[in-house]
Amino acid sequence: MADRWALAPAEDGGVDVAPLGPDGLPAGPVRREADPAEAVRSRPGVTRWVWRSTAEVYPRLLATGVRVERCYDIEAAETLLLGHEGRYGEPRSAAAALARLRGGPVPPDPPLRSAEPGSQSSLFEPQGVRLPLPDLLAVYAEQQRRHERAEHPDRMRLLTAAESAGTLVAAEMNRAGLPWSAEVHRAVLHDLLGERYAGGGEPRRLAELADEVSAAFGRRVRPDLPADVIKAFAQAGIKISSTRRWEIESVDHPAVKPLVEYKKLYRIWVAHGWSWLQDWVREGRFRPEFLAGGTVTGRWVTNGGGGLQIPKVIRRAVVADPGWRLVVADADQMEPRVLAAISRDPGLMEVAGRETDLYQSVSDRAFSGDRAQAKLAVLGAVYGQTSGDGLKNLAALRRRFPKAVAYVDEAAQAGEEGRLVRTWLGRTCPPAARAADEGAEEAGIPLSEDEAQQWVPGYASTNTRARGRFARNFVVQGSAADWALLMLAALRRTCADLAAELVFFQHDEVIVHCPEEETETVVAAIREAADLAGRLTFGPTPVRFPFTTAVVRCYADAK
DNA sequence: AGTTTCGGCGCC
DNA sequence: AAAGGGCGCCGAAACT
Repeated sequence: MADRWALAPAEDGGVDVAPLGPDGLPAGPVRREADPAEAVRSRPGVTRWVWRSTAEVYPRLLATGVRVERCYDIEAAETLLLGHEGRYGEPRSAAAALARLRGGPVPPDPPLRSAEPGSQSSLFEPQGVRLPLPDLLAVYAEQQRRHERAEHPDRMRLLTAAESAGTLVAAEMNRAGLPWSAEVHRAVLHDLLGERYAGGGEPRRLAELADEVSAAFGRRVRPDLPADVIKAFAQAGIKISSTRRWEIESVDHPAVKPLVEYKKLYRIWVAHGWSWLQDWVREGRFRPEFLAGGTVTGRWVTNGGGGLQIPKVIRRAVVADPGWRLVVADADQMEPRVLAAISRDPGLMEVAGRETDLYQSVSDRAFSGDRAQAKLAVLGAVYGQTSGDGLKNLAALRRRFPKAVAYVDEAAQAGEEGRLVRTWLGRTCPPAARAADEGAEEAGIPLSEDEAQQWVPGYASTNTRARGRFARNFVVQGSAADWALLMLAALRRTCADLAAELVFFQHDEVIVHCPEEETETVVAAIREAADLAGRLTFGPTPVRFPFTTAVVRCYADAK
């Protein structure tokens, strides 16, 4: 049996399947099978399923208990390939890819549907246009050729495999859900916000704080309305340009303390309060609907429920099932370690070759032991800081780690000039030209960048620089995402042999829910997955990617 | 009345 | 002390 098969849902509810040869071309006839799950289950020797979209096929397989080892997601591949080829913005569906191949009119991508609170509908009503298996295979074969033409074909193939693995992990996480105690959540809310009043208005604590704010100003003020707050401060003789916390905190006025407290609690109430609980938690699970590759840098997003922005205080509600534990693993200083791996800066590689605190090591070498300064400098270099202490310290960083800083500087320069910028594996930053056009259009500025620079003061310095910062960050954040995908893929393989399930992933942090007796195995698996991902992603490198792991009953106890 | 943008802040 | 990269989400404000 060939180890690679293609699969496409048919209009009658069945599926077409076909074996593929080593060259990726069909190695046998297309067969129609009535039961999709059985079609997969009866072929345990298949190690990679080629299909249009994991989101189209996999949730239904998972619903019947069928998992697959690997897949190749044609539409994920199309997105990566188009980006790599500098063709951002062209439709990414398999149907569009086929049209480009055959020379027909290229259909636009269907609009993305957002998740309905409380329903799992979008998980089971896949988006996109179905394609017959032979057409799918034609697109697949062409994609194989396009991988060969990539800047680094081996890395590009790895990237597509990693992204495909990510789609599997995301689908499995969506099915598993994050264990969530509504009871604990309600207790936390009551503790922070006080009782709810009938009618759905502010809870007690918020009402009290609003009263305190009003009392401090001597008139009724709505603390949730920035315009009202700015006006109130102005009447008190204090000029502020926004109600951002850092700006408010710089002001000396009795309203500041209750106002800041109000804003903090208000945020919890509106974003993760009782109605959120009602909308998003069902049968002890929160299902944020993870979407792999949802951002241009390769980071994931969640669709609904703010799954990647769970406030620290609310993590108290994430509680393992009885007899089970949460293994919470957080990559240590991931971004500077990735910068070391991609820049090959000797000093930074040496520092990142240790598992000890990287910022401490950097500060010992370049900042006389001031860890906070070192961290600011490193993050400033990665984010493109333009002022403040981080900028001042950038010079010290540059002296000690010249290749590392040069690497992100070069990315920024390339971004400003509109050249393509890629992650280590080949994910490609959207070209600056389009961003510039859009920016110009938004600003009502016609015509070329040159003219804009010539005629509109400030235009060049804001937009060009912003693109530079974007590209600078892209190479680090995106390469980190490359690595994280391969780490997830490796960890998923170990979990497949256990009862353990991956239940959460947030850029550099992963949570595995598993029986108590599996925790040691899982902790070891995370370490091994991180090492393997480092070697696979970056090739031979001294850089290590340690994790801090915690075995807990409750997420909030992990830090 | 419905849709889009803005301000602010949560996470990394 | 000052305000940088990626996101999503909410209500209010600003529109059609």
